[in-house]
Amino acid sequence: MTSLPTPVTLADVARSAGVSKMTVSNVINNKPGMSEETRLRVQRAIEATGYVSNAAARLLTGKRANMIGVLTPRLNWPFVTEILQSASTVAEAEGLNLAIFTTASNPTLERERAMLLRTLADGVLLVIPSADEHQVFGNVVPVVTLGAYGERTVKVDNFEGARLAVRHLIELGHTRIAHVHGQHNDLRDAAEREQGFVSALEEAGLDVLPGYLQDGEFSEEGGRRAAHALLTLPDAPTAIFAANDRSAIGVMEAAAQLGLRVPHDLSVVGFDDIHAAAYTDPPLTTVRQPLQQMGEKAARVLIDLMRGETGVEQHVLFPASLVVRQSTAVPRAHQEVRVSP
Amino acid sequence: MTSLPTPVTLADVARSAGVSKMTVSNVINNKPGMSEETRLRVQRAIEATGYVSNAAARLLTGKRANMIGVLTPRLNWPFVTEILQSASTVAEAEGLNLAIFTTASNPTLERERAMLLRTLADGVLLVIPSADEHQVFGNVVPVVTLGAYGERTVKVDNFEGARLAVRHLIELGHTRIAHVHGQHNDLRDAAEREQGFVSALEEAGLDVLPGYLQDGEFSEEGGRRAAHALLTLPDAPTAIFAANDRSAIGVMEAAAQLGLRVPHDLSVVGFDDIHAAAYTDPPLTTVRQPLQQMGEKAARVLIDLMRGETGVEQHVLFPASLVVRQSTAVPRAHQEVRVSP
DNA sequence: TTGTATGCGTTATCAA
DNA sequence: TTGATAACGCATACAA
Repeated sequence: MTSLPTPVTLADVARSAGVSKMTVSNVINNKPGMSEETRLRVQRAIEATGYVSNAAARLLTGKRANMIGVLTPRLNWPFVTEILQSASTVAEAEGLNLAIFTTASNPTLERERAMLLRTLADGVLLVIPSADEHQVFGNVVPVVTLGAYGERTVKVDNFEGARLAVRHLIELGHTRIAHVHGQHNDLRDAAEREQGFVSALEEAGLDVLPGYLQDGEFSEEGGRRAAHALLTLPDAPTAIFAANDRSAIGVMEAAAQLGLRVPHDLSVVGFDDIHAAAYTDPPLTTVRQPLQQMGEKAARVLIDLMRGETGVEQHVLFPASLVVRQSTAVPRAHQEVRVSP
Repeated sequence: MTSLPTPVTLADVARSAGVSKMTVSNVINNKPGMSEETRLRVQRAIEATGYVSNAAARLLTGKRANMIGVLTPRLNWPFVTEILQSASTVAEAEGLNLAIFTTASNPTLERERAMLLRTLADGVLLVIPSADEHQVFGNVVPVVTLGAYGERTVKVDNFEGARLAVRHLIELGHTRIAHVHGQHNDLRDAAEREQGFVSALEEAGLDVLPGYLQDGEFSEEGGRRAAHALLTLPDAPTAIFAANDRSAIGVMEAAAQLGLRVPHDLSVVGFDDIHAAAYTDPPLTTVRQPLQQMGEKAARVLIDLMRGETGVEQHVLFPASLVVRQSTAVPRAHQEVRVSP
């Protein structure tokens, strides 16, 4: 084991400089009122000893940690990383540390880490938390949620976003439209997108056909499975709206495996507009969430809260927008009708 | 501002339960030797008061924080997130918290955050650190680096990986092969891949033609610029090896803009095998880094170090492998020769 | 089985 | 302009 050398403390520096601990502390915190001479002597002693302040001790005296804590289920979801990257840029600009912890959507871990942040962080950002995760913080620490639950939330308009996607398909002439939804358990996003799907169909006088709702679990693998089930139906859909881009990619893979061409034989729409969506084959038509703006906004709201500002927005809803690429087209039947009227 | 209610401390719980602080502490830490009755009474008091232990205070007494600190330049690089996701899975399984901080490759931030981790973390994982970042930790805290610098490193064999890519192009018949490299400043990876490129050419008796080394900055935008410069050369290359997948994607975009078809008019090879590489058009031939394994291994080595195990590996080098997809083919001249021999 | 005294490294307070 | 003392919340060591 690398031997841990005795950490240098304030007392060590004080002894080395021949002053008291308080003088050293005051030099470090740029307190006014001391002779240039001692200030210099202390500074030299700090350098010489290689002193580093102990965060725990400072925290204990009630000093702020300048830290925003983040709880997120995972790290390798583009949704998460895009948002956190921009949030971290804002935090850095404000001189705040952003500390990110993963919870794996595991209630025990969530609780444990939340407890830690309660004492370590000055503010907390929750990314797609489970239903009650935010309650842990009571009002000990200001909290902003990127997702559905909580008193302060920043999210995209899932309902209207889904309607945008489905209306696009309807306008192209599709009537047999299926939905690959996300997990329902405690992710309200999945439910809201599904509701938007149903609403758009109803508005156009269309029905949700039997078996036309399949769980894609927000993943490629889930999307593949769901699409396989849909496309082998006796009355298969001509268009699929997937609840996110990852499951949409799975849908496209399944279609290819079954020998269907996108968009000729099947139109596919995703949700999120992750980076990869522009590079799929064909490029994916999708509903865009302004992830970067959402991350920035969440950080800004939280920082305002931390600074004790009043009248901070409670629920920020970002509009979704449709990005039409090449995975959607007029349904096949229509194409044939046009060729031979 | 949300009013901060007085935090509940051990003393509060003790008073509420009519016992001393130590009894409460002992109950919390599952110390043996106390009547079931008091244990129960204390537990009820804990629940009633909503007590949560203060991490800073515990840290100060020399207790471990059970925390692995991570310093990474950014979050939205696939390289980073894939590695950290698997590292965090390992950490969770071992009951350790993984706290991630971004440095934006900014020396000041790096230093500041490193100082924080020195007292907060039991071990540190550095992701592609700058040359001297690891020195901050001295041997106060065990450190493992994912990248080039440091006493304990986990990385991919950049040199052989690059040779793999270039040999593949040579075997296809290319002779005019260019390299879009990464930033050289303090990222040794970029230099190693470039050296591999040169080495493979030399081995085959080929030259690095004038202007055939362009900086792609490891980004799409940089890749686009570099490719534009290369492809408008009087003696343009028939194949480009890019130092990572993101710049390779930029190369393909530039090629498309110039009306060149990949791989018919230009072969492209990347490095990393990020998720998106499988979904580009055409799917990208690339050198694969086993990111998941690397993240796991780094976490494992660090945890061994933290536990004081002896004989822990110092430098782990993972072999790279070539993933041949559809962005590489026989060069055009060869194709024509074959058609009319 | 339970309680008391002490110390961790820092900062606030107040006295010198 | 500087320094002594107490306090933050917890855990270790030891006493009762």
